[in-house]
Amino acid sequence: MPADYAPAAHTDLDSLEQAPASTEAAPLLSELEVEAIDLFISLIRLLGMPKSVGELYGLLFVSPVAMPMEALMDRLKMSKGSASQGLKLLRSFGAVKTVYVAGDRRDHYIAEMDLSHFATNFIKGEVQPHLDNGLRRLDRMEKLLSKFPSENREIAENRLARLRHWHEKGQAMLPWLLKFLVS
Amino acid sequence: MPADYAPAAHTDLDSLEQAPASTEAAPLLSELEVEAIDLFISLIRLLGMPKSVGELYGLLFVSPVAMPMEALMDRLKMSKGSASQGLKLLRSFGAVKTVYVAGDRRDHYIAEMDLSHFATNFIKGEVQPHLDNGLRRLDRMEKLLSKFPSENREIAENRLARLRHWHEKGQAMLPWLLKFLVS
DNA sequence: CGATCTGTTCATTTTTTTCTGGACAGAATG
DNA sequence: CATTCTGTCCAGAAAAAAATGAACAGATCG
Repeated sequence: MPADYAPAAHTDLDSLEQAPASTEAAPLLSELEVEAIDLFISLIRLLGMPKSVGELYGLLFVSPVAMPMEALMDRLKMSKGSASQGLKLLRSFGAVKTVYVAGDRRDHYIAEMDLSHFATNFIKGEVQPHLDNGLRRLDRMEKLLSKFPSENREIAENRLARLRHWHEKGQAMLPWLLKFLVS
Repeated sequence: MPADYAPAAHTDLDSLEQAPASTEAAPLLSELEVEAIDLFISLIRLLGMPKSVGELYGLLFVSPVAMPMEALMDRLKMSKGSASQGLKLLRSFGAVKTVYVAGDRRDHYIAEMDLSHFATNFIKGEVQPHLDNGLRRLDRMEKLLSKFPSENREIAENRLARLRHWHEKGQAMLPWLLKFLVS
């Protein structure tokens, strides 16, 4: 599952590692960076976001310095479009932010270390709407159900009730989850 | 996002609804069924499973009678392959089970109404492995980190520690989540 | 201003995921 | 047994998701 990145060298963070003095074009990512990226790719995928987003966040997470978009594109060998969109998404979740760097008009990105914003925004933006939608659907189903007086109605009503119960459970869980994550 | 199913008639459940006496080939799914299917599709997608799985479970959920695979294929207009694989997956999570029907050698499926098995199996099978994997990666990263004595090491160590903290949080949350769901 | 530099958007291409339908294996039937 | 019936598996087709790169819009600079 995890993409295999070229294990390589010459980062800000690990310029002290053995320099491979490669004859080829310089390799791109240190082992540490590869591990971090892989970690975040799988995390991000679990949340249903594209892997490029995980790459971006992973690299920023271990980078001790702020990086402009171009640097991310170069190091990750990622297109401008993906980088731009991925960073936009990460910003929108508060997982990443830009910092001012004197004498450079590009935006420089750093990873937000406190992921609780991310978690909060993710839940509010991605999970809650699903639940709301589910509730609307449940109501519609109940309405439909009231129209047929068959003997099966009771069965169906029972099942709807169960479903509603699960919905409530989910609904009740989110606030708790948030509290837990922010703790 | 939700697929739009032909709103239609003549199910077991809703044979009492107005019969549209369609001139065409008989329509397939009642409104209620469509709602249920849509609901489960979006739930299932949220968990990263293919939509056909949601269709199967959704239809079984509202069906008052056990259905053989063939019936599911027919009603959902789904191929044998998808049906077979989807049901296999649902069985493996304990979301669905087969019941005996006298004089019919086909397996007849019913939806397991208590979704706590499903939730439990899902967490144990899909989430926990990710966490375990993450832990292994964290350890590897720590080992890598110990190799470079740069001034940046402290920064990196701090970040790893944060990551580990999140990992622990996730780890701690699962048992609680399970308890909550099974309640 | 005109030139350059940054970053966004979006039509197209590429990759990944999902679905399909037929070959197949095993079980029940007669 | 040979035949039919059920369901699984898997190679190829189709659909969906993600990545690319070029056109573009808005700064900023000289």
